[in-house]
Amino acid sequence: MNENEAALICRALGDSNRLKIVKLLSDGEKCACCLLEKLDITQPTLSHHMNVLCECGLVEARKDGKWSHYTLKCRTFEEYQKYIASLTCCRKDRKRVLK
Amino acid sequence: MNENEAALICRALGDSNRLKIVKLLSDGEKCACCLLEKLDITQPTLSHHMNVLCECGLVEARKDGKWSHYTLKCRTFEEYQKYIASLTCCRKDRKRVLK
DNA sequence: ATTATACATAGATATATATCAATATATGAG
DNA sequence: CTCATATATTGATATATATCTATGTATAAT
Repeated sequence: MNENEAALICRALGDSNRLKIVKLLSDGEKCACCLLEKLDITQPTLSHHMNVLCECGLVEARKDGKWSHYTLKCRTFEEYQKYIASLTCCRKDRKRVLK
Repeated sequence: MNENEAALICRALGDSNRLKIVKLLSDGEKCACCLLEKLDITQPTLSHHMNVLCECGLVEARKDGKWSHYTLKCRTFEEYQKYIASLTCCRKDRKRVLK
């Protein structure tokens, strides 16, 4: 994952509603209506957020009749997690350990 | 770290210039002029980005005479990394393993 | 065919953001 | 004191974003 992809995903996660959605999806596929129930936004706003999450590659939509089901795309998500985890922090605190 | 704090940090990281800055800071303190050299933006724009990074608690500024030095705040940063790492992904791929 | 349901799209609005040029501030050097 | 340097602030602009209401579309039920 490169910087631009990571920034895109960060931006997508940079909204508390979308972060909630990702959390809700973390234990498996959910339909839009189920997500809507748990959020304090209108249906078109949810639709907008789902678009943002899909466009950055973090979420996948599956149509089944009237229903839209959404899942986290684990590969992308885990790549993102790795990217964030790979950023190191040269902490001053270490001096304590060396003392 | 709660959802709102995490979303704030995500938003701060949701810009490729700021992501680059965090990377540059990951191997220790840097002054603004040093950061400016490595980025293709003007000085006021850098100043703006540093404000965003400081306001979300990810970066700390230290004034030393004419110079401003910036460091990653490891505690915040690592809390954020933990938060992201804690988000799970119930991947369908696991079925393969179970077969 | 009609109606209800689930979702998407369009359009509007208010706010936030990224960026720059110009200017201000603060510090150190001479 | 004056000037150069490092950074911050101001003000402007263009673009993006989050949100809503209203409306459209597609599917399923009756």
